[in-house]
Amino acid sequence: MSIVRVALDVPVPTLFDYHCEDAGGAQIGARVLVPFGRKQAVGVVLEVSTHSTVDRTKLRPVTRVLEDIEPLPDDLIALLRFCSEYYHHPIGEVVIGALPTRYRRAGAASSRRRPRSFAITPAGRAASSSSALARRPAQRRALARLLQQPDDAASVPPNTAAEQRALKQLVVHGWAKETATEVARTDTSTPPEPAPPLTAEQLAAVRAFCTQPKKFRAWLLHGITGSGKTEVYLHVMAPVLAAGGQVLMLIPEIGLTPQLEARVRARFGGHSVVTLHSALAEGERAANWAMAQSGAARIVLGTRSAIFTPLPRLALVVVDEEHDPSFKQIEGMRYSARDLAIWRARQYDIPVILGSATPSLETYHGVLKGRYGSARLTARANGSLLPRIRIVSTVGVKLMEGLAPQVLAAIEQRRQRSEQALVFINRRGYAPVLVCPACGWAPGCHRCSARMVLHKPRPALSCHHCGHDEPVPVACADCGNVDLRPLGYGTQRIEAALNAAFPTARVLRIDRDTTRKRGAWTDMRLSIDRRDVDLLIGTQLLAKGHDFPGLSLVCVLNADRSLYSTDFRAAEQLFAQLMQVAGRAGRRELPGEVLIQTAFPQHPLYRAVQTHDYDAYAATLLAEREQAGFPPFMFQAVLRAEALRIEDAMAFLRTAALASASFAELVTVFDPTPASMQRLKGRERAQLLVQSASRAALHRFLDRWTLVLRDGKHARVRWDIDVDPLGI
DNA sequence: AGCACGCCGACT
DNA sequence: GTCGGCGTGCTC
Repeated sequence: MSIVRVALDVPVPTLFDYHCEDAGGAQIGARVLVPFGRKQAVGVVLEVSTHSTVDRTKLRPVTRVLEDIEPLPDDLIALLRFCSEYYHHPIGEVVIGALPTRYRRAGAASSRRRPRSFAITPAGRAASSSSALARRPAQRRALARLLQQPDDAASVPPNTAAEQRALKQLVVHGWAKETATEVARTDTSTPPEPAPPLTAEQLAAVRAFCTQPKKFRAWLLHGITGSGKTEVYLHVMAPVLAAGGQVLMLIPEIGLTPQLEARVRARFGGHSVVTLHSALAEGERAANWAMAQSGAARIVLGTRSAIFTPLPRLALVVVDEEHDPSFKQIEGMRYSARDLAIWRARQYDIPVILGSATPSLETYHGVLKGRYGSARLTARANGSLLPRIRIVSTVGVKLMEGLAPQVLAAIEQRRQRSEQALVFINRRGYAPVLVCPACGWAPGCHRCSARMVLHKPRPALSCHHCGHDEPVPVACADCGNVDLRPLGYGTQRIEAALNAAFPTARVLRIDRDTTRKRGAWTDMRLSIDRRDVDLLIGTQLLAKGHDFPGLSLVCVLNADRSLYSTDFRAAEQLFAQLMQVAGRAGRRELPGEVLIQTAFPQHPLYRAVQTHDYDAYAATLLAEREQAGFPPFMFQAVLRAEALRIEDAMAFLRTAALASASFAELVTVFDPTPASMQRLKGRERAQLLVQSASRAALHRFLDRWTLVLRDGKHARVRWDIDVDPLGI
């Protein structure tokens, strides 16, 4: 009798055994439907065996093998097993969590998708010149693409699920015909956009990365903002694609996908490019994922979770903006997509390129130690200069609604020259606090240890941590004073101030509140490009990777609060953010200028930003980290606990620390502390740091510890382990 | 996680 | 005398 061991979406560290007559169908990686408790659950077969240690009478049969997708490939399963061990997360949750949501359920009748290609028919050629598709833009575009092919027999694979839909409609009308895709074929039919000439530095980087395309090597592409890192990626991708390989490109945020996607498509039009991120509709995400798995998609462009895409012919991994904290998942399985990208590259024995203007200290340290290779881009690709950075002191200066006269003057100057300016303030809403001037009371969130943020124009208080909204109180809850005042500045308040100061300026605010609607951000980018906007106000959404040709001034407000943070990574992250946002200015012929408004003009971090000297500042930070015994010189894990009462969470952590004493070898177990955001969504949180100079010792410790912790009974406490934590 | 089983307080 | 609280244990 054939036994299969199945991963199921339950928080236990085990697989579940079933017997299975259809041994041929239930191979490793197959998705199956199985009885579990009193219902049916979707699982993935991870092992096939002839024996089971589970009591015979308990074994139940697999209900059926779900054949709408191919079994997960062995290498993906190996990655998921590694994740489960390394991040100490239950295997079932890891495996099921890696599937697109569509495939976590037993789909009713989702038909098996095969890679398809489409070619034009004579009727389609005739229809293309008529107005038949005037009101079907998607189909019109799809038809236009077929028309571009060199001959009528040439077929193209759809680039997107949407295009596939349009092409199928064309088939229904008889204007196109469907053919089987030959996956390995290189389609040169869409004339690719010519690659621009490279600078000497870019060329050197490309050469270095291409020397051994079939060997593992992690490379840092360390290039200043505007130095053309993307162009380097594209040049390294070209031969990989030509040889039939797939490329996985990870980017920090979906806000960046549309532009990058357009650029990649323009260059590699003949190859199918798919995106994978949370903004996609469930069906499209599943379809794109399936195209990656079948090999039909040659380039996968995605955010963090795309690291779990099955890619049978993966030949190159790129992690753009590798320093970005959003590559680290901060709930559930707390993985680092950047670290896993390196693991995956090693697994496939292929190169991985980590790109950044401000590499994480972990990566930079890896280069200094010789573990990673590196290539530098020290000049901007188009010859423009890095912006001049000026520190604007607010000491003894009278501010107008939070803005220094020097900042206002600089904006006015751009107004006169019809250049664009950007005001960067990493705080949305009108004011971060509403306060009673008489007694100091300020409304806080009932579920979180955070102040409520005042929003306008429809006045409301909003908690930025749990999303809770409530009306603005008419009077102080403590003393009854009706004169409550907004304190501090957010994007909305700065927007109002700039509208008042520059009544004729066209001001655009860009933050999560204004870009929530689908397509809003795309429209905004277009209007910025058209120069319909003079003044931009934005949060970090605006800091990353964008290219605004008309922008010559960036003003940074309110950066100070990260200067004296308790998080040892705050300086690294602020430095990176300032370098990134500064990099938005003067990327073309206009010389750029950056003003950083601060109450601490002498702070070494600002001095370092001013000189654009990443290496010097990184060296200082690394020396501090080594001195203080922090990463990358130490390896860390955090045991996080949450409960309705902080005492329960703390008691659990104290017990956990005590229980670990007997086997804590080469590791330091620190005292439990309440989390920096102690109360979140109505739950109290605390944590305990464990550190070791040896990664192996740390993991030996965590292995034993999780066994002990899972064994104990901890009523009312939820806990998990965060390996390589970012915020402690 | 979801669900059942099981043992102690307030209710028709 | 029952309804239901959530503590405990199990799911192949």
